[in-house]
Amino acid sequence: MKTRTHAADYYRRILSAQPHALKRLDPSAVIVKCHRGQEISNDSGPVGHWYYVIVGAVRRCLIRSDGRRQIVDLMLPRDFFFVSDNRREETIEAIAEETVLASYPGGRVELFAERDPQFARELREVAFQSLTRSQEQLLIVGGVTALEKVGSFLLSLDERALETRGQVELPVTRYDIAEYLAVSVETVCRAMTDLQHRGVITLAGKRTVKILNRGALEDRASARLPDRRPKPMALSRTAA
Amino acid sequence: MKTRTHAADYYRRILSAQPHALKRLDPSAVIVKCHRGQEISNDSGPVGHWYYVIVGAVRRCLIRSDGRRQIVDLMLPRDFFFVSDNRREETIEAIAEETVLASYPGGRVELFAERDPQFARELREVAFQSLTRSQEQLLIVGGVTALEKVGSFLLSLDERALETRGQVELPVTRYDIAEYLAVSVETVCRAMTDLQHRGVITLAGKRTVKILNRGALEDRASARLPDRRPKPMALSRTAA
DNA sequence: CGACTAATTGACCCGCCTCAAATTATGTGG
DNA sequence: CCACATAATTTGAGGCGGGTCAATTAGTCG
Repeated sequence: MKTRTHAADYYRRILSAQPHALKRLDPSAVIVKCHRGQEISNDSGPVGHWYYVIVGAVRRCLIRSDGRRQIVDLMLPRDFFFVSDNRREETIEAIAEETVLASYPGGRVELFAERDPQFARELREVAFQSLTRSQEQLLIVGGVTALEKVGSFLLSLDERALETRGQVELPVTRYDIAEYLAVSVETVCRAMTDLQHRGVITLAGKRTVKILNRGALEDRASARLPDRRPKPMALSRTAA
Repeated sequence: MKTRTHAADYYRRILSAQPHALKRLDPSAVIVKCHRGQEISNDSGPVGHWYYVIVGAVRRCLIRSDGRRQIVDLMLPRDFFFVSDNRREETIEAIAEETVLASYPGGRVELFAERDPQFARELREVAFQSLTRSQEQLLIVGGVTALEKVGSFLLSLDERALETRGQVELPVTRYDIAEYLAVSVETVCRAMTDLQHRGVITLAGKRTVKILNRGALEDRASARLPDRRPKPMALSRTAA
């Protein structure tokens, strides 16, 4: 597969083809391409910036007093997010290798909202979607076991990626998942292999997950599923 | 202390005295009094309702597939929240004995927003505040130890209650705290007594917390503070 | 080829969940 | 005021899940 780098026009056409809330501003949108780790800073004044994810993924992070990082929002294609320059404690950066955004200057958005009540309403709608996303994350992070957390995380990714249902492309590293779920990286790994052993998912490459038993993930029952394999050495203690 | 029940006019006067984003709608606001456990339902059509907390506390809950309840938002005095009738999976109810709300019909809010761009902007601001609240909760819930979680929860309550800094009145039960933090009730209790033993807080009654060592709470360092007392079984019991 | 990051697995142990019980509040009816 | 019921809070005992530390394997880029 050739991962050719596309020109801005290519993505602008994708953008045009998608129905979204800030459609009327598309003509004045700027296509921004980012690579993994690149920070999305707010360079233009106090009004901030609106962004729309066309391709890739973006994370919004807060740093805890102990140095640990918490991802408080994960933006995927078709998500909007807002970047302001107050709230300096937060960091926003692209996390997928090829991340492409549409950028809408805050000033212009405000202006439009002032003149077009319908547009203002859609803008409000976008804000509500962010809130819903955040509350779903709370539900996921609040899970008891790591199996639950990782499981519902995979589910939510699957539901957010409209295209391929049942085949989840992870746009993030295990570390990102860990920081999103507030668990350690090792635990994320163990949960993944565990879900595999239970026959709930299959890993096709490190970053591609096939969901084999969706019910198990939904009903938290995964925790009670019997192991397919007698879990070869796990519990090695008994074997020894 | 006589906890006399006040008339609606009493609370309307409080409302008038507070600067908030939906001020212009105050005249058409309805004062609603709720008792603990009473659900805030959306009785009026598809446009939903805006509420402003004057006194008390309100929780927004989601139910997990395993039956556990997760509080995804906690509204305190001077907070706004929105209730719509889609999203039926969520439950919103008063949790303080004496909870008083100002209710703004969604239709009227929309109407106002259409005609007054400045008002629409403030409405957007309110939505952002909800988002910020949610992301702070994520940070709290994502803490490693229960001590961290309870500690930062107390801190956030203290910061949100403008009046009495350093003296936190808990408007919620231990169960509510547990469901907010996604830990068990017992763990919340143990964390509280632990914080007491470490000299970080003092309990003046079950529902009143004095913060003695704010730094310890902020710097997650509380987990490493030495115990003041050798942790005998502390208090009353020793006197007997 | 090294240097780095990402991912995985193991061993160990502390902390939290579960279950159980005791101790208060808070109210309700006699 | 007391008997009783219920909810709220607290403490203990025990098991196990996940954090931490450590080591190994890939994969990527220069």
